Amino acid sequence: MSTPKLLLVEDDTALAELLEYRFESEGYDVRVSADGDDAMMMASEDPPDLVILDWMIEGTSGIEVCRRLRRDKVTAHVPIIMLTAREAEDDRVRGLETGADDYITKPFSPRELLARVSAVLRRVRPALAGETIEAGDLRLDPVAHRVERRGRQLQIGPTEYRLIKFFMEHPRRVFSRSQLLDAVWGTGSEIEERTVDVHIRRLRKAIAVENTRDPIRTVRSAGYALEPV
Amino acid sequence: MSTPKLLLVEDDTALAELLEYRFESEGYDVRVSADGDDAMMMASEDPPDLVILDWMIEGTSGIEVCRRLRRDKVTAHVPIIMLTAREAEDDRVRGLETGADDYITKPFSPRELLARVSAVLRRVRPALAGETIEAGDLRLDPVAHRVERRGRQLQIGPTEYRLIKFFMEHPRRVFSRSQLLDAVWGTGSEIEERTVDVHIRRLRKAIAVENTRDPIRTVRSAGYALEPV
DNA sequence: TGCGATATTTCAATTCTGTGTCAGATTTGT
DNA sequence: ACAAATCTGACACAGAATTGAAATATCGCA
Repeated sequence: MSTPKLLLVEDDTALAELLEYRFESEGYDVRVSADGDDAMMMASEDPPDLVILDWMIEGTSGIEVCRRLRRDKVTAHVPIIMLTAREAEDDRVRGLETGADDYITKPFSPRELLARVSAVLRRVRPALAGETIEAGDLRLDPVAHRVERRGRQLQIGPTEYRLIKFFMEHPRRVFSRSQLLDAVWGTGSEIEERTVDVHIRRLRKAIAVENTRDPIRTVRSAGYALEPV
Repeated sequence: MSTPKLLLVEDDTALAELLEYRFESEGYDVRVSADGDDAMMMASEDPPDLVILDWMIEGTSGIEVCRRLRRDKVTAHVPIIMLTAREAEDDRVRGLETGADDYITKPFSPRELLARVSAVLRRVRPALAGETIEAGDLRLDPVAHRVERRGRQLQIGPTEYRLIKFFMEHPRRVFSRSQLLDAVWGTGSEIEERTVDVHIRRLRKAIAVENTRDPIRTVRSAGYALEPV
């Protein structure tokens, strides 16, 4: 859970293998796909934390893959770094507009791509990059697996930990019970939606510290959100 | 609060002016600083929403500015895009490692920088990238499910939320009760038209803030419309 | 003024959330 | 491996908030 999952979409086998090797030795979990349709399937079955997407691949074009990833609910928010040819400014701009998060122009050094990947992850999912996340007076250390509030350690169970982590990664945003089930329990979990309430309650109880207001906002008929103080 | 504030740190006057002009015409609020110390002062006095930082400026180096911005609590989380020379891969990697969020290599087109800025803002502060709906002094954040007026949070129920959202998506236009029932309650709802009046009343009450006039216009024998102040 | 239309108040029904509890599953410590 | 401790998911009921309708008061205009 701590090793970020990458999906590399690249049809140049040599490059793909080089990158795969490099990233795996840096502690990433890498899957490779050589064409767009295949990539879409892999992505929606088991959403990666980040996609590295060659703009020029056989079959479905990069821009199309990008668009489809964005459209699929499961992968809509997975960051995408695209690989483009050096001079194709139009492609780059179009890519960013289509929803890519970043690009790098070929040729590039693996080291530079690594830096970019970790920069994007740090931005989007700080916890995956091993950084502590802060939200209001809450602080979460993903490496130590601990959460504190106003300096005090919180006593918190596994599910509640995943829940607060998810909330802290997306503060202010409202999530429906079903979105929370997908994000925290895993897609396709057959769990009662009302059970989310119970865990919200447990979480609230766990993060209650004297004289602090409850940072979890109930949005009636919509879900819950973390409202950092 | 709706126009993103940029701080541009660039000592090439010609380039700075070009960018300033371009960004201002895109609705950004731009301040320019030609050296690092000055930039630090401006940034900590009035934190911008994003910093564009030339890596090669006189005096304090870009990397140092970046580091200091990250260290100052006020600016620690302001995203930074750096401008680097084309071939300075080391700088780029170092920059990303130091905490820059992104870079762009010179020469670049203003259009490309614009795309990057808006991509970063969208990621970091969705509200700033125009993902909120505004109408007069009302602002609605669909992601957070909140509505505010003159900065004050409104306490609003589910139906009233859907109602005001619909109005804000179609300002000034008059809707009959039956159109509102279709749009807000869903087509085929078997609800009395008179009930719309009641919800309008509740909405009016919910968005009433001291010294503000009622933005919902009653159009006799036709329906209601939102008349942004 | 009188009529049609809208505003406001009130209330019961309904929907949704909060919470205590329980049995089974899982983890922990020995 | 065993027992204790913890964690999970489900359920049920109480309580809170929301909703729609009906009744009554006001308003706007010919």
